[in-house]
Amino acid sequence: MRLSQLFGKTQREIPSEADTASHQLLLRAGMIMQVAAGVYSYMPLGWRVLKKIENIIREEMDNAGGQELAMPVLQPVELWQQTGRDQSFGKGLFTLLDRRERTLVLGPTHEEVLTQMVSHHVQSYRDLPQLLYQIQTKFRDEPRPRGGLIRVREFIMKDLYSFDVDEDGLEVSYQKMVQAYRNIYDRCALPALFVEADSGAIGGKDSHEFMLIAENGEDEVICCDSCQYATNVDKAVSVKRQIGPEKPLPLEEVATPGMKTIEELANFLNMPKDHTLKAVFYAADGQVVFAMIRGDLDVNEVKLQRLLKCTDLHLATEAEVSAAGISAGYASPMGLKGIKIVADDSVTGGINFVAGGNKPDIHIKNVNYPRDFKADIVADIARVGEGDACPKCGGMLKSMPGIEIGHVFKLGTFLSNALGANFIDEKGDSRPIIMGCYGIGLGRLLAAAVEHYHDDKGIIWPLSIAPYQVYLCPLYREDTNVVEVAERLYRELQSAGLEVLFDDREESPGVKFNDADLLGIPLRVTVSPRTLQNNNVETKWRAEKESQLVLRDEAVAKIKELVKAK
RNA sequence: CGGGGCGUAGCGCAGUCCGGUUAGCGCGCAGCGUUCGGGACGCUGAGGUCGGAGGUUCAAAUCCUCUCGCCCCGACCA
Repeated sequence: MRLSQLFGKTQREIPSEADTASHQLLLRAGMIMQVAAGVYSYMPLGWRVLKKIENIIREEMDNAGGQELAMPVLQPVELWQQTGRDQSFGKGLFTLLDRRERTLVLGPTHEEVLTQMVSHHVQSYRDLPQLLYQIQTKFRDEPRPRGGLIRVREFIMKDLYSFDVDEDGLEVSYQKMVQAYRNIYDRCALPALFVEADSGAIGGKDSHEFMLIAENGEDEVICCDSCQYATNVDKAVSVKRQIGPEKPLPLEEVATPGMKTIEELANFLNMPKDHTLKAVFYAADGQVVFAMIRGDLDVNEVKLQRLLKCTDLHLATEAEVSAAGISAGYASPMGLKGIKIVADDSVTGGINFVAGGNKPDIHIKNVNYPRDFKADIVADIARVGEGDACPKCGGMLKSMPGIEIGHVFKLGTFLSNALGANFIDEKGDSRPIIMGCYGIGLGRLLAAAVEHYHDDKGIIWPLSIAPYQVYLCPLYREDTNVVEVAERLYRELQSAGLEVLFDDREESPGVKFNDADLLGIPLRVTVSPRTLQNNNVETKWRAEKESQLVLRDEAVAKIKELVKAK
């Protein structure tokens, strides 16, 4: 491709819309353009990268035994009502009316459509297992798109679904996919971390995410510095410190005027925060829930939501709290009636806590569980943080931001039950098909690659997904010898099967080099009067500082070898 | 949905508080010339419904009301 003909220009200035590295660089490189919030066009260079990623994914899916098919974006809402997932997606579903005023949804994912298809075409255990996938556009009306391509409302995703006769079969499919995903990230040169994940209200037992550690990641990964334990923060558990040993003391009221927060209370009473009890109120599907946790810990809402199995969970509003008869800041689990109490298990591992007195400006000392109060549920609902102890080995846990670049789920039979996807087993009994699903967002993977591979000059594409492999860069176009050699090299490199971006523009060396760096083409080949003096051309990897000279006559063979060796 | 910010040429911005020539500057773009190994320079030129609608006024980018869009933080995000 001749750069002079390429659609899309580089931009020197940073677009004001963007503040993550990948967003800025992809815009400046002329690879993408925003159309609406969370909606982007791919320009030729960006689209080439996306295609490369797509091909890698397709090859790995096929290698793993996947069969590609295509399903519609447009889906009848009734299908979603059958599984109840119109509710769980809620406002995230894009819906529209057709001319007959029937509601259609723009597919955010395709379990429903495919499960229905499978239910029609699979009757026997002999028809299973199946691994079916597509690479196609999804629509999700995210509350807040952000970070350029990292979180968008319309995106291309590879989604594969597995259908098996039993749990063992599911396990085999799952492992195949995990391995296929590892191959994909290896080929894209991205060090993805395999972590335990929250499977959400609808998923089955097991779910894992592939995370790329990145400054701009919106997920939080917890991992151990001395063993392999790695998990999404929403799934993380840690070993909680035990408090004590002390003897339980009798209850005692204390005046605590104006002390509403744990911080103030602990200071005022001159005791550590882990000797206080924190009360947090949530509305779970409209019901007020009283969550208790040791004062030095915080509640993880995803864990709480999973525990309560509710679809909506938010901090209760002041109105909701007072309607339940609770005095915020001084609330106590003692003597509360008619409100569900969920206690983090940290309250059972401590002693002589200070808790609210259920009236303004009063707290109660030496509260002990279960002597002084009961809870409806005792479970781990604590947010794990940096420095906590690893549940596997006792080591120190670290917290890092990450980008979710792949997610695999064991779905089980929820959807096959709802949609009647059954098969007849060897004994002639009808059983639901056991499902799994496996997704990778291509655009997000592309953005993640830029987040991982860039410097202050621009993108540094891994060779496997670079839009072009070679940036051919002649300097000083008035020199006919330079032009001639460059033109010939361009043809020869292409004939050798290399993908070449030929900077045939009449620009100064500075402009060309800077554009080459911004675009991030892996290998730069410079031809100039200076190199030709000794019959050389210059090669330089984008990722490296030093350049090398190679003889002009050996250049094509040498460049081919360099690219192949990577 | 709550909080904050922004909308003026393809891009980055000034001008808005305190209304008043022909709405500026830089980059980019076009032409000519000089340059040429890390975003060169000179001259000339094109390019604007000042997000939109309504209002106040002799006069609105600027003041008022409504509205649309975008970004960030939070909520949210099988």
